[in-house]
Formats: sequence, structure tokens, C-alpha cells
Amino acid sequence: MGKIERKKKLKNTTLLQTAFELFTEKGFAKTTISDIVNRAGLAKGTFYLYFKDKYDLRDQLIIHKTGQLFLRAHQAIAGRNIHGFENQMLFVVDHIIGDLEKDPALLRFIYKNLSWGIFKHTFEQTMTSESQQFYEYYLEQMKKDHIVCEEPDIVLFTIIELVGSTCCSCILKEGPVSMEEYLPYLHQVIRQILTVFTKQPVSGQEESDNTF
Amino acid sequence: MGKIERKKKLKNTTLLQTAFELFTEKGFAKTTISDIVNRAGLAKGTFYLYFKDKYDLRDQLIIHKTGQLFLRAHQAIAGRNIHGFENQMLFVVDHIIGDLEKDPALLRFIYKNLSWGIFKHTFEQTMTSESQQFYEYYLEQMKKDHIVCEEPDIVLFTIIELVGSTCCSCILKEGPVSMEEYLPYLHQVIRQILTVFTKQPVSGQEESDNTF
Amino acid sequence: MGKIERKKKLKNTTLLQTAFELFTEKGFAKTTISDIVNRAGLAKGTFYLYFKDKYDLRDQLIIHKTGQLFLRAHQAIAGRNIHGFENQMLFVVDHIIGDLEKDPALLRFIYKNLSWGIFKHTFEQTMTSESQQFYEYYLEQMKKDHIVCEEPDIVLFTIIELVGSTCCSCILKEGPVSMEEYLPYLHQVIRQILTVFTKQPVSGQEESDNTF
Amino acid sequence: MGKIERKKKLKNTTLLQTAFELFTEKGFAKTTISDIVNRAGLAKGTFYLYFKDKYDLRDQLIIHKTGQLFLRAHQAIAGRNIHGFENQMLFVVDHIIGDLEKDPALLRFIYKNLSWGIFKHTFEQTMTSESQQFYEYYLEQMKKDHIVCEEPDIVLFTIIELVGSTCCSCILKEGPVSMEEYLPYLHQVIRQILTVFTKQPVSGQEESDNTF
DNA sequence: CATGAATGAGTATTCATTCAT
DNA sequence: CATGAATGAATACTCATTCAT
Repeated sequence: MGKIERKKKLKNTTLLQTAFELFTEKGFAKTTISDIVNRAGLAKGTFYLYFKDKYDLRDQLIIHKTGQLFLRAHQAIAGRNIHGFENQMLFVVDHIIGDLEKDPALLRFIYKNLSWGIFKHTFEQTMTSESQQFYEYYLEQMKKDHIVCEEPDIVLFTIIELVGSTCCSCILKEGPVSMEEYLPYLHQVIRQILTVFTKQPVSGQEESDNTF
Repeated sequence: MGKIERKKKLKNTTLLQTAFELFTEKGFAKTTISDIVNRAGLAKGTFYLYFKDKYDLRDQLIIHKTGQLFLRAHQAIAGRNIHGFENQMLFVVDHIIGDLEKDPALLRFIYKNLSWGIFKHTFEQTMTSESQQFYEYYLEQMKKDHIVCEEPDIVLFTIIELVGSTCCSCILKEGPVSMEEYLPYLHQVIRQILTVFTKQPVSGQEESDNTF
Repeated sequence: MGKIERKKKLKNTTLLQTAFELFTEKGFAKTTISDIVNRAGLAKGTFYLYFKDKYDLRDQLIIHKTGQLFLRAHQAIAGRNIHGFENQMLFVVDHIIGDLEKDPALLRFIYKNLSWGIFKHTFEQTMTSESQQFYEYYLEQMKKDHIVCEEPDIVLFTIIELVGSTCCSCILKEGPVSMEEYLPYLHQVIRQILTVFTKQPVSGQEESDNTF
Repeated sequence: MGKIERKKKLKNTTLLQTAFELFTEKGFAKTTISDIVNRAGLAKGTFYLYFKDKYDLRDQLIIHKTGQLFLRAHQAIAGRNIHGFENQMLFVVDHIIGDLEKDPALLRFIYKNLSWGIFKHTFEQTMTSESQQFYEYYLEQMKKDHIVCEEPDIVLFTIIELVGSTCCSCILKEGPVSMEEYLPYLHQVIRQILTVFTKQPVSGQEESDNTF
């Protein structure tokens, strides 16, 4: 019976994967269920065995894809030796922006829902592991740096909203500036946000603690 | 023949107005051209005399409605005696948020396109007078306060994106916090942004005025 | 503008006619809107300009077709010299049964809704002229024969229900007997019904009156 | 292995029972095989082990349910002391009408197929015991009352068709009259039919009883 | 300019039926 | 015998757009 379960899982994944390809290629609105199942090599009816409708699939996909964005940034930082919470956050932001610049279709798909996946867990049990992982990493790094933050959620929320929103304008639309031009300012704002809402430890020891 | 001109203008306005009602009532996707012309009391063909398609109408409407949002805030401030650029900006932000809280349907319609109207003019001639007025007011107030700002566009852009984006999450979605809870933090971030990217005049005369 | 009206009327009729052909050929359930508009040479959307859906069309058609059944019987009797109300009624019944025997597909379509069209008018203003004509003829003939009937509706209703129902069983289903065998019995029952619920004039003068 | 037989019988009954519930709740057309097996707690494939398709199931059900209608009337009469064939027939008719008035959903389901179950046996071996029982009771009672009837089938057929057909119109549709108003007339017609097609025994004892 | 009848491509969704397990 | 995942044909209905009047 494990065989059937595995087959089902595979079909689910195939459907998600194929749909994402088509959504980024032709856009969500112009992608039909037929397109998806045709490319996935499945029957139309099968789609409805796995998803309520196109919107259900899209929402699952947005959460999954935003989660991956954070996950990739999270994984990338693991290999580097980046000291200090602030620098880590900026690295993550840069990494995400880099991903989105390379893949504007992904950005268009996620649109301004960057923060969605991250804060779903606040209310629901079913945390998407990917974004949940990043969220825990975020809290952990604060702790490691002995940073005291009364409202870590609000700080993260503010940063993500700002990044997501400005990315959309700078990369996709004719925002007032290009992402390249905007980046230094964005960095500065993020630094300010972190400075204002967190209390850095007084002494300098933390630097040595941070080393890993 | 000014009479004909006036009639045309009226039809245009009626169409915009009716469409907005329907968009906020039933959502953009679920509103059909038929719905619009039926309620407007016009013929289907007439729609195409005034707009290219539903998307054209929507875009005009978003720009118009975001413009009005800024215009109303701008007009509201005129009656008050609010000193200091920062306080003025915060008043404007609060006023806009107040409007959006009262009318979530409007927020849903504008979605995260708050900054759209304001920066259209950067590239196009056809500036919507409403948002353009606010933009000029913004620059003027900076000048009045002898504030030096190298990139006023970027500052404004950052603030508007942040406000628009967080409004959507806090008011429409189950954002991590309610707007009420978030507002103090939003204020603080905006103040920081203004502080960092502008240079206040050296002398302290105004400073004392600003104190409240 | 009469031209457009005429065109609309024509399309409505074409749609009704074509649908009836298909309903009797393939049955109601197996006939699709596509079938209908294809054969009618019209566009799919046009169908919905004239009918709410397939069921709306069917109901209009049943009323129309039952009406015609009565109308044809009514017209046929005009040419004959049939004396006496009872004989006239039996002629009408026989004529209708004859039509239905010749066209079992029509019978299958009308199914057991023979009485529908006749008694719609009791409640609605919009009487289908065809069946309404017959109803008036029915009352008129009673009057001419000086027949007193307290509940002419109930008498007619009983007869029509009996005829419609037994026709279905004898012609379409494997009723206990064939229509041919059943007919004499049916006649006798109808005669009984008329005898019991009406009061014939006492004297024999009426015979001469009836002559036309 | 009577156990297996019993299990199969149970599933068959469950399926019939569940389907009937759904047919009367949502109508035949709107009830799907999925609906039926879901509520019955069986697998989809199992349905096809017991019935050819939905129509097969429906037909079995109509015959069964019409049979029960006659059976219940038959059982009810057993407890009473109703003398005379005519009175017995009227009691049966009233009992059936009573049942149908209490359960219009059942009437809608049976529609105008009341006579179906009764006369199936004329051709097929597989007589549904329920309706067959009534048929035999009907013949027996005639005999008991020394009633001579040349075509008992036709008499029964006429009565059942009339009852079924007028019930549908009076109870379900906006027939020209309500069932309550129609009932006396229906009784009279049935009495007439019995009178005309049967020969009462010469001796007058019962005759006087019957007269009312 | 205005109309609104006609169009027909386009799409989501359902559901009876099968068959490998 | 029983299951239920998979199928995919089948279909109703919508709606933006056009164009003859």
C-alpha cells in the first residue's frame, strides 16, 4: 500500500511543479487546468482529486515557493562566515532579492505575498516546514547575538513587507528607481529598523560568541 | 458643442463610478462589462467608446482612487495646524490608513498598488492631477522646513510601499498583528526613515515648534 | 426596427422547432445545447438570449405542443358534423390519441403533462392561445347543448389526466393492454364521467339546437 | 456461507435505501453514484456489483416503492371491517393518496409510474411480491363479493392511472384543484368505473349495505 | 455617437465507469 | 468480493468584443 501512497505523492508534486512552470510562463490567469494536466500527462479529473481548484493550487504554490526562497537564503548563509545578526539579515535579504531578480516570473507569481508563508504558522498548526525553518533560524540568531527584541514578529514582518513590496515595484513595474539603485537605501532602512527595535548587548564579547 | 463634450465626460465618469462600485462589491474578476453598462444604464458598445477593456478601466480607476486617497489626506491637513514635516507625513499616513480601514473594499481594490499613481508622473506626462498635487505638496513642505533630502522620491517611495504593503497584511489578511497594534511601530519606522534620509536644518528654532 | 423584431421572432421559432426535432429524435436528456444551436445554425450564446436553459425551453415547448394537440383536434371537429357534446368530446379524445399514436416520440416528450397547458391559464394571465382556444370551445359547446355542469374544470381535468396517463402506458410502455384494446373502455369511462357530472337538458329539443 | 449471502443482501438493501433517501432529498438527476456510496459507506466499485447503473437502481426502487404503497394499504384494510368490494377499493385509494400527500418527495420520485409495479407481472415472471400480493387480493375480493368482471386488469389499470395521474397534478403541480377538493369527484368517478365494468350479484343483501 | 443582438471561443467541473490491487 | 484512484468524455454556460442599424 506504500506504493499507492508514493504514486499519489508523485502526482501531487508533478501537478504542483507543472502548474508552476505554466504560471510563470503564461501567467496564472492564462493557464488553464487543461494546460496543466496535459503537460503533467494526467487526466483532467485527476487534478480535482488533488486540488479544490486552480486557486487552491496557486495558494499552496505561493506558500511553497516563498518558503523555498527563504530556505535557499538560509542554506546559502550556512556556508558563509557571516558575523552579526544584522549582516545575516542583510545577506538573507540580498539573497532573496538576487533570486527574484534572476527570476522575475517567480516574483510576478508571488507578487506581494512574500510574507504570507512566514506568518501562516502564527495561527495554523500546519506550518510549511520551509518558511518555518527560516523563522526559527531568525529567532535563534537573535538569541545567539544576545539581541533583545520585544516584538521579533513585527520586525521581521516590517522587513519582509518592505522587501517584497519594493522588489515588485523596482523589478516588475516602472518603480521610481531600479533595484540596483534602490538597494543601498533598502539596506540602510533595514539596518535602521533592526537598530531601533532591538537592543544590542552592551559589551563587545558577543562578537566572539557569534563565530561559528 | 460643449454640450456633447459634457455628455461624454458624464458618461465616462458614470462608467468609472459604476465600475468602482461593482469592483468593490463583487471584486474585479467577478464584475463583467455587462454588469457595468447595465447599472450605468448604457449600451454595451458604449463601453468600448471610452475604455480599451476592463483592465484599462481598472488601471485608470486605481490611479484615480489612490490619488484621491492622497488628496483627501492633503485636504485634511490643510485645516489643521500641524508643524514640522515629520508630523505632517505621519498625519498623512494616518489619514490614509484611516480611510483604508473604513473601506477595506477600497483597499482590496487598490491592493498593493498604493505607490502607483504617485510615481506614474516620473515617466509619463499624463500626471493624474490628484496624486501629483500631493507629490508637489510633499516637496514643498520639505523646502518650507529647510529639509535637505537628496532623494526625496526614494524616501517617499519607501514610506508608501511600506504603508501600502503592511496595510494589506494587517487589514485584509490575517497579518501577524492588527493595524491598531502595528501602528506605533509603523510610525517609528517612518520617523527613522525620515531621520536617516533627510538633514534637518542646524538651527533649533523650529525644533522647539515641533515639540508637542 | 420591425425588421429586428422579426428576426428575433424567427430565431426564437427556429430554436424551438429545432429543439423539438432533437428532443423527439434523441430524447431530452441526450440533446445538448450544442446540438440545438448547431442544427439551428446559430451561435451558442444566442441560445441563452432566448431561453434561460434547456429546461426553460422544454417547458415552453411542452405547453406549445400540448396546445397544438388540442388545436388540431379542435380544427378537425370544425369540418365534421358531430352532434352532441359527448360525441364531440369523444371525437377530440380520439383525435388526440390518434395524433399521439402516430407520433410516439411526441407522446414521450409530452409524457404525462397533457393537462399542463390547459390549466396554466387558471392561474396565469399568459394563456397559451392554442390550449386556451380549446378550453373556451369546450365551455361553449356545453352551453350550446344546454348542459349544466357545476365543475367543468374538474370534468375536463379528469378526462385529460385519464387520457394522457393511459396513452403513456398503452402506447409507450408495456401497459396491460394495447391502445386499440383499451379504447372502447376508455370511451365508456369518459361517457360515464360526462354523464355523472353534467345534467343533460330534460326535453329532446336540444338535438335540433345542436345542429349546425 | 449463508453469512456471505446475508452480507450481500444487506449491501443491496443499504444501497437501495440510501439511494432512495438521496433521490427524495435531492432528486434523481442531482444524485450521483458517489453520493450514494459515500452515504452508504461503501466503495464506488461496489455499486456496480449490485446494479447495472443508476437507472437500473431507480427502476427497481420505483417498483419496490409503489409495491409498498399498495402493501401498506392492503395491510391497513386487514385491520378494518370494511364491507363490499367498492368500499374496499375506495379505502385503498384513499390510503395510497394519504401516503402520497404525507410524502410528496415519494410522489415526485414515483411520478406517474404508479401502475408500473402492478402490471409488470403480466409479462414478466419476476413479480415483485408486494404489488403481486395486492393484485391477488384485488381478484380475491371480487370473487368474495361474487362480482363478475370481464376485464379486471383494465378496471384496475384505469383506476390506478387516474389516481396516479391526478395525484401528481393536484399535489405536486398547481393542478386546477387541490387534492382535498378533488377527492369527492375522484371517488365518484371510481365508483362509476366499478359500477360500469362489473356485474354485482343479483341478490340484494350486500347491495343495501353498499348503498350510501 | 449610441445601441444591443449576435457571436463563439474558451473553461471549469462533473461523474459514470473501469481495473489494478 | 471489495476497493477507490484514475480516467476523460461530455457539457453547460460566460462574456469580451464586434458591427449592422
